[in-house]
Amino acid sequence: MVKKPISDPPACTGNLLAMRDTLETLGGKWKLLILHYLIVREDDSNTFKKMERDIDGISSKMLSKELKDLEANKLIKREEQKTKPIKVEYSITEYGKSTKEIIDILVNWGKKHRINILESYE
Amino acid sequence: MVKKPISDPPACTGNLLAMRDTLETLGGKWKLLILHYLIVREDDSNTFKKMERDIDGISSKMLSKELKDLEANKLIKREEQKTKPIKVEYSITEYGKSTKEIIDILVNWGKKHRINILESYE
DNA sequence: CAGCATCCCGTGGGATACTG
DNA sequence: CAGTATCCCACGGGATGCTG
Repeated sequence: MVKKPISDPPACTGNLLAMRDTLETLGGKWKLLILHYLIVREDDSNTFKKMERDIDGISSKMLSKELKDLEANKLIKREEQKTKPIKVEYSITEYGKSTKEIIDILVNWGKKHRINILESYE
Repeated sequence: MVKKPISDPPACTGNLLAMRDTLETLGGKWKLLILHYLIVREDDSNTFKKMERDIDGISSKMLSKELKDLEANKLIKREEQKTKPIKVEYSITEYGKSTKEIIDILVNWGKKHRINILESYE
């Protein structure tokens, strides 16, 4: 069963509503990190365990929850292989790649910001 | 006294660190809303009370805190007029305007996302 | 391996009231 | 008007352990 990916309209419209949607969909501590991980490793086989190991500090509980949220929003794809033991692979969807421009802009802004702020303290 | 605008280096570097910086600086429930507000109203006189009234749902405590954080990061400017009663005006800085491209991208992504997700439920 | 169940805690953030 | 001070709670999220 897929959880509702977007909440009911809040008391705002237009641009604010849209921004709220984005923040709700991509916000939280791990979602963008996970997307970034899967975008960079698009051609790899990314299993749950591998991600848990690679993404520094994440717990299995949070990884599981965030993966579900991202899947509900069609940003990532989950593929289960009925082997024994079971193996699951996660990958970025074409749609999920649309978050790359967001990630890039956040990365670039962060780099500039660190320089700007730090040099003003010298 | 100005609070430290950027936290100590976490256990990550490069792109991840940069993204974390951005999220830390602009994250939270209200920062981007406030920046958006001040960017749109660049030529207005934006006082504390006015913002508290206009930004739907924000409390004076949060508004006060977020304004301080944004000022510490040089994204907004605070100007106090020693009148009676005291009057304070807030405005976006030139540097603060650099967040506009982030806001725009989040707004645009949110608009598309709502359409994409909602139509897949019809 | 992939993930859920439990327990638990810090803190983001709301409500209300008060001050210079 | 422009905030501060308190109180308080929900919930994000960590740690540990268990199951199919």
